[in-house]
Amino acid sequence: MRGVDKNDVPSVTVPRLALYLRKLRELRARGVERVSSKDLAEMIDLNAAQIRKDFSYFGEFGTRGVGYEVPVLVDEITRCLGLDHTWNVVIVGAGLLGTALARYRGFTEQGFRLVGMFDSSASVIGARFGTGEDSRVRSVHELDEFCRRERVDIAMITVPAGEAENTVRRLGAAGVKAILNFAPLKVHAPEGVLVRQVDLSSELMSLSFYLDKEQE
Amino acid sequence: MRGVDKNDVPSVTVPRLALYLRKLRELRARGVERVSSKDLAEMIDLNAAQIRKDFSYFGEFGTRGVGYEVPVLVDEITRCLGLDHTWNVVIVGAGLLGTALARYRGFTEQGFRLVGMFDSSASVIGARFGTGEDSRVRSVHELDEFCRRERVDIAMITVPAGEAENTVRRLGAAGVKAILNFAPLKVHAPEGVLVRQVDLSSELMSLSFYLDKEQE
DNA sequence: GAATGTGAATTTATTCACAGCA
DNA sequence: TGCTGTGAATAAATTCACATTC
Repeated sequence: MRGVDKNDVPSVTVPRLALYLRKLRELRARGVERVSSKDLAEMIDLNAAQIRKDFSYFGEFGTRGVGYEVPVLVDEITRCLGLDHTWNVVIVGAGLLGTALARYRGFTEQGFRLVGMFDSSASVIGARFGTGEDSRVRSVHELDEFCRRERVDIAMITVPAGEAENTVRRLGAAGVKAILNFAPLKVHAPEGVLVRQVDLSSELMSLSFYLDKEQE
Repeated sequence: MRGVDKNDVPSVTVPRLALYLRKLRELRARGVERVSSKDLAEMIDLNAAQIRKDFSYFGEFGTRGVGYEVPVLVDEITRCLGLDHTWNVVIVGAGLLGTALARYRGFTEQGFRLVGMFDSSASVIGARFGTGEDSRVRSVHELDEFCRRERVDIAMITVPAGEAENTVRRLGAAGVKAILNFAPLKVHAPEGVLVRQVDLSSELMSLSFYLDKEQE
């Protein structure tokens, strides 16, 4: 990003940019040409100043008195998020969840290219996960070498909890720079590797807390 | 909760309680009897005062100079999160993701009981999703009546984006009080219904942002 | 002595409110 | 006039630091 120090961007702004982007793409698809921060704020149930401030960390994308051009904003946010180039992604763990992720659309659409899928179980190794001839589940034994050779950027891991820590370590050693962990435990992030936790049971527990609250 | 006003609990504390609970259960399973906030903080990479403050919204669970009894803490947090009773859960959308969620363990373990699964496609209606004889995918036509009759508390929806909004409305009208939405769009929450978004592509986009940052 | 529980200090995030520009 | 962009004000969350208790 031209002259933007990303360390100055609040961490809560980043997921919101993703939210804006999705809504803006929807608007663009519907042929909407312009939008004001107020309009957008109403659509996604947020404060308008919040939206303007979030944009302001990256530049001035709008026109005073007018608003924002939807296609311009889509492009700008796409760039802000680093989605203007392709990221190589692998999935480790070809169980039900891994397979569901592999089929997830809105995936290649956003510049994420699923280049490999790995499992330790002989019963799934060799199974197809995509359309190409090389879209077959590989043995985890190949994981390290593959990640290095194919310059894998991001890994999503859906392995059992007991294997998660070890998998993360191997991925880190193989040069993978970011990991999305679906295993239900917080793994230790190797030096220089960004690890994010996606945690279903944690989400359910939060719901439970607020449900409980209502019943008081 | 005896005398605790849950509105005084910061919203960020809730997901952390879930995090503590998981680690504490792990410690209990390993036979660890006591833990200090400092120990726990190191294990999950957090500030120790943060942990103590989080607990303090609910009561005094520890002993000064000593620390916390692991089993006591597990029970207390379980109660704080409303996990000391059972919640009835349905899944709407029996695709790959829905099926993966249905098989997810650590589900019944935490007091969530999957009582029904729904889909609109004739090709999956009637398919088994669990062990019981009534664990079969039902038609979405039965959704409203089922949720009312079975007093469903929570729904997880994994339907296509285009059907999400309508599904949420129906669930709300049928008395479902909390929804975990896996469809890739922010749905409008009906009055009195708690909706939480689980968004894979948003997580990936965040990773992309920080990856991009490193390359500067 | 050791570790909790908590006010006070600090940092971070949100919202207000308005100057500046089309 | 209308809406952006942004300092200033407010609110929320985190961390410090220490009095308190075992």
